[in-house]
Amino acid sequence: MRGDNKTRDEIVKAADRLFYRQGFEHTSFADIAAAVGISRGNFYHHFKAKDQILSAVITARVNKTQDMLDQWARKEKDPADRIRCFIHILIRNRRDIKRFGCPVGGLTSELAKLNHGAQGEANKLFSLFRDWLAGQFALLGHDEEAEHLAMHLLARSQGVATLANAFHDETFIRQEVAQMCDWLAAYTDKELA
Amino acid sequence: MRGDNKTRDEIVKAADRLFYRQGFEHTSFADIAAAVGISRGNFYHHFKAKDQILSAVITARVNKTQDMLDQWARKEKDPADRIRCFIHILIRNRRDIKRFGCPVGGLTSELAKLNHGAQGEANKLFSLFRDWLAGQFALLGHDEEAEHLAMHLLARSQGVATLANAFHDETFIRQEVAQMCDWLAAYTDKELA
DNA sequence: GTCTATACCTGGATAGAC
DNA sequence: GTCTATCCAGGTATAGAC
Repeated sequence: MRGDNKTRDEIVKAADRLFYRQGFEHTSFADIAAAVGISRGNFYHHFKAKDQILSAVITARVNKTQDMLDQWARKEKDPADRIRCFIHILIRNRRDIKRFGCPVGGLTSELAKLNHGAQGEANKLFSLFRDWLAGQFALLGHDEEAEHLAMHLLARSQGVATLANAFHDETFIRQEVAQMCDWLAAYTDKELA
Repeated sequence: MRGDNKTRDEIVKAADRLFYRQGFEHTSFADIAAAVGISRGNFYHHFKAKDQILSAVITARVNKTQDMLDQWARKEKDPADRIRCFIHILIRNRRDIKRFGCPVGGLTSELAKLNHGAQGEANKLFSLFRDWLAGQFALLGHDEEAEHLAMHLLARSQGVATLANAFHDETFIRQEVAQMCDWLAAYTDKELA
């Protein structure tokens, strides 16, 4: 039904990037049009309204996130190593985080303030991480507290991203990642560097 | 030189509230005017531009925050108790945090995305907390790591606020506050419930 | 499927009466 | 010091030619 449309995909890709860097509301059709290299009027052949672009962006992010989580699960057999994959996104994306914060937290916070209808959709991104992390903690034998451990780790990552962004500080990210790994080790049987 | 102006103060107060709840960009003069009960044109007798209202709001928040920190220092003699005062703002403001997130993190994140000139001003709010907390940790005998401990605690609070807002979850705040107090106890000599 | 032109609205800002 | 009237820029959305 769709997916056969190159321009549409490019619009979503450019919007994704701009929504992350500038925020949803602050990004205009003119901005996206300039990034893609099309005219403003052309949008409405692909999307009925700006909100539908947002929906498409969220869907794309959800799919991409799910793929990433699946990949981590395939690559690492030890749930603790999988969780470490999560923790290390902070390192991998440190440059962007320093400049633009966390894409998940940033979007959900903005949509909450706009009281936007897509809040629920955007929250799926957080839920994906939470549920996946909770699954890994459960595999480690922490069924009872798995969900809270997942939320705890998610919150720590969010906080690190927010402060790294505010203070434009990359070293803080590294320090906190190390501490999160230490914390994780306390819930793990095997020793880790 | 100022302060003798009642309408001006009411504008700042209303703007403060609305910027927190709706965000800076999403709040229009019409919104503030409606809240205060004045006409739009009247703004420009008190402020030259919207950015100046933002400046005034930030200044007001900085002053209010400084007063709060001073008060904590006067009320509690044990630095650990002072730090606990900080941790417990999450509890005290849990309703607002659940609905609107953290006013400090929210504003700095938004201004970063807007690439707004007041970013530096807004960051003073974070710096105030960081420096004050670092001072307390230093008093506890952790001179070396005082600043990082302060950043760590600040980050945890931010993360809790972000997730509580995203998931509209108050209980999570309570759980995390308890854990932060436990964590703090590890850096304290006296035992605490 | 993409363009240009344009309608329509909102929001920030100004001028000038009272 | 507060108001009304108005201007102008920018943003979303539509119409219709190509």
